[in-house]
Amino acid sequence: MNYRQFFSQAPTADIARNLLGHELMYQGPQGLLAGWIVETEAYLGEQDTASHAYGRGKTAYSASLYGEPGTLYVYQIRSYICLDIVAQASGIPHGILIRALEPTQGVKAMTHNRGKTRFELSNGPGKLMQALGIRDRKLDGEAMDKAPLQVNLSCRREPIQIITGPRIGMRKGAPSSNWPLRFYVAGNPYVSHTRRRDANLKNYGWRDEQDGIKLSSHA
DNA sequence: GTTGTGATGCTCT
DNA sequence: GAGCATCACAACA
Repeated sequence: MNYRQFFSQAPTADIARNLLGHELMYQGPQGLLAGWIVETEAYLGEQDTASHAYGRGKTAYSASLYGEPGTLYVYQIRSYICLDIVAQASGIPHGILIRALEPTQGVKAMTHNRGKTRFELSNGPGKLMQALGIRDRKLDGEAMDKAPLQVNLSCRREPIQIITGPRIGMRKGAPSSNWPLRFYVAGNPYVSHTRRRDANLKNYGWRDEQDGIKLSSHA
């Protein structure tokens, strides 16, 4: 399964859901930084009032959202950088926002980059990019199979339960603000807006026994 | 623990 | 010049 297939052979919401439990890996100046994807959101193009494609169509800024499936769409909101992966065929501006990671490799570097510890490392879209040390849009428009930032599709941790809910942070009252397009691993403490008592500190929401900040796979 | 608000940088009209 | 797919903190209960 290559990226082009993975990001185009199912409805965008299903792809976003399937991304949970895969590992995001960034080969940067600080070495390999990586983490399990524990939270995603789907954005459904020009019909979706929350999408960057809504209302304006294609602009210079959002051009890469219209690219091939598996293209990186890196954008800025306020003073933070966020990461989308483009889904569906070229010309269809669907995207999947990576909202949170459970760090596996390079925790020390992430702690340094963020100036925070534990669950504050990567429990939000702006935070996780800061943790990885990405502070500009240089990766925008790159194909993931050639970029230093990739999702490892060859292995996956299995969430015990996946919660579906409305997306975070959009204008209330907008028609699409209630669409159930946010997906996250139930009980994982790195999911944004998680309350302490909802976190499952025993298994972090994964079916296997592996502990939170431990080494990743055998890949 | 929960809610509100101000800082922030860049794009598009 | 408005408006954001955010974050961190302060204030309150």
